[in-house]
Amino acid sequence: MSLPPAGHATLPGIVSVHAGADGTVNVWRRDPQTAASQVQSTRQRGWVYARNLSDLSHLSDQLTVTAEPAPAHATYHAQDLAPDGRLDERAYRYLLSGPSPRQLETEIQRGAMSARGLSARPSLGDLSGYIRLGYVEQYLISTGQTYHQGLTFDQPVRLQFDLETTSLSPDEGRIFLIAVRDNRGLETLLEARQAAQEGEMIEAFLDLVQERDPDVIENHFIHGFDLPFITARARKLGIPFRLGRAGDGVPWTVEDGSRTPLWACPGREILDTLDAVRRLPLPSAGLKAVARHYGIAPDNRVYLEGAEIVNTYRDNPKAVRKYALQDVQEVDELARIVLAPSFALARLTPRPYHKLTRAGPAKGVLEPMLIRAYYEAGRPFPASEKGQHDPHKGGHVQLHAEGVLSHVVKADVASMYPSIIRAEAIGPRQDELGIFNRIVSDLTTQRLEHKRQARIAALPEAERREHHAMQDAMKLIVNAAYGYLGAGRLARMGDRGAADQVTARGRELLQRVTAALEARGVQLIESDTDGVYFSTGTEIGEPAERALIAEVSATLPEGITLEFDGRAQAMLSHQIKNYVLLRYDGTLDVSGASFESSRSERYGTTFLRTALLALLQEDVAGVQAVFQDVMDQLSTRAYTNADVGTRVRIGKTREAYAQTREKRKEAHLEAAWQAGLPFKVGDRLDLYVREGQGLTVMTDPDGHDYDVKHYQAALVQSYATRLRKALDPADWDQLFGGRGAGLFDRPVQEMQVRWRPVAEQESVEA
DNA sequence: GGCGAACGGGG
DNA sequence: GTGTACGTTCGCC
Repeated sequence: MSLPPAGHATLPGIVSVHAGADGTVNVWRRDPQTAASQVQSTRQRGWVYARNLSDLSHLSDQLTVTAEPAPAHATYHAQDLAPDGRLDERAYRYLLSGPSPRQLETEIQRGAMSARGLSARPSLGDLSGYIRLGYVEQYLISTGQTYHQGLTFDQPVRLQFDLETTSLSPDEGRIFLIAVRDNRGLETLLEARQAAQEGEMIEAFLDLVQERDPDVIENHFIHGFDLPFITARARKLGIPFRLGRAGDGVPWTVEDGSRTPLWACPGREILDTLDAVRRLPLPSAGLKAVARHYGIAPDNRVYLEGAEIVNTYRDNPKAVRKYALQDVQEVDELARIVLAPSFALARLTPRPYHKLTRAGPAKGVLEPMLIRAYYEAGRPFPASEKGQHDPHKGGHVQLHAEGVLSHVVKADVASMYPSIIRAEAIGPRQDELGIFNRIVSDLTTQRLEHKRQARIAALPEAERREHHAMQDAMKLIVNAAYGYLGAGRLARMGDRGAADQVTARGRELLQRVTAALEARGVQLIESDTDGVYFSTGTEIGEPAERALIAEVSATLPEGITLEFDGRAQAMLSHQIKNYVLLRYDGTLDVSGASFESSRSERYGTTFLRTALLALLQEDVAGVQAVFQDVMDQLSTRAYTNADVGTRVRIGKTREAYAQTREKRKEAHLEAAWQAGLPFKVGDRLDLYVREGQGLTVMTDPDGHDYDVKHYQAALVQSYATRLRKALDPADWDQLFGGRGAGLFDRPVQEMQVRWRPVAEQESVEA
């Protein structure tokens, strides 16, 4: 299979590249067969794309300008990529190079200062007229390399380490334990029971890293906690922090615009599982929660509250040792899951692995591939589109029905936007090489092949994982393509007109799908961009549902398919993108902010789940029974304080609150204040509304002295309102309005769940 | 109460 | 719908 958009990739096994401003380049490789490590040292000239040469006139005859690439002994060189062509003057016509990246940049900056009359030296990133990439990116593009060719995820040596400290701040606390493991069998603990041993422990850790010589160092929040903490302690103790493989080996931070700086280490890739986890839609990004979510937490997992760890270590060091080892074990397992897409992505785009967990898929992954293609073709990089288009229209979203509907099916257009881009051969108009469309097309084809391979049961698990990661990586790029087109001036090859073409075609397709479904007698519930929920009214069985969808799919244009995407016995349609599905296996799937209330009182969420289950089983009496039951449990105080309470975080010290308390009381801090607690920032605090006392610190979680009226009202206001659309308004009032039984009440047995169609004009989102 | 800033995460 | 995201809580008036 051809792979035109990729680099020519001659070197297998690249695991890390360190490229200095002085032109030195070190490339570390892990042999895919023998697992042996080797390093190659070489030099590179720095290069940038430039619109014109006006900042370089001061170089006079030091600068050579030809239509050829820089000769071997050139100093400063400009390759004219369009020697005879007429060209938009905003296109990047020249490839400038110099003896080293820094020398080239310095000359451009110097020239720009005098040519543009600037008083301060501008950074190249801020200077218009240039495309300047990182040094490693320059190396990968100019040599056609990418990381990880021929390597599977576990072939590089991957080391995990985790610190246990007496505080969150290296100014206030110290490290007393370091857990270390790697994927070659190491698992060990370094400890410093006394403060005086901390320095020796850090040195032992550095020695261990040099001995194990990992290619990759991993932990959860390593950029925000472990590396800043341990480097700060090493600095205080006067220990040179030689973690890396080249130069002085000391890691440094790279400002990449995010709040947590990125740590880089010469010769070793620093990977933070938190960065990868943060892009997933998980309720908490914490290690423990994520490990449980993926089912990788061991059965005997030790859980310790952060603030308790030091004390536990004093009284029961074994527990802390086990805890720390389980942390690094979980990071290893988690990394295999969440870092695999970035690992695979590094084979496709000319960027270092460690930057890819944070790279945006469009600007950070796709655009370097576009730049590489123009570099390799020796063509000027096109000018970005000028002028502002009207803000362009997105997908079509419509609510067709609200309430409870039965026998629900979801269908969606497979990879809609990429399919449209392919089927209609859409791409940015300035892309003379047509590389954008080729990337989408080739990656889509290759992705299907990897998907197929990933499903072959006869293949070894590790190999199937690699195929799966590869198809995931390709999907990421392909899905970014549409967004990139519409991304405005930050996308160097964006084209709003092309993006409009994609969404207009998408809206048209969705309308065709919904019309075709309606014509076949189903009730539409909600349609959104590329998918639709509908109800068949009666049970027709999954094969018939699939057949119906296939029938509609056959009416769509070549290259566009409608797919079955799940079914449910019932659905509560509440608002656009807010619904609850009752699956045929009895599980509830809840979507949308309406149902994920910020309040997290145990009694309320239990109520909502049970009530929704009854509601979707069309059992209104059951809903009432659950409601009555919870109301009764509240009034008889059958719940404990812990059942009704919430946990909050303290954001101020006691001293800071003392300053502002007179002026402005803050409910939860006031509760802590009144309780006389020694509160610290980051402390968790359990609060509840106590009878006659308002919001109070929970001292007795097993107690029962909560404010019954408050929690009864909260049950209606925060939870029962979510059931409104499913019931007649009078019925809802009767069930939850708190009027008690009345003369004109309707027997609950007569009440039924309901749904109603929603007219188009009241449902279409702007 | 309204609104912009800051947070998450880590011990 | 780009650039790390993006919904929730905090902190100030």
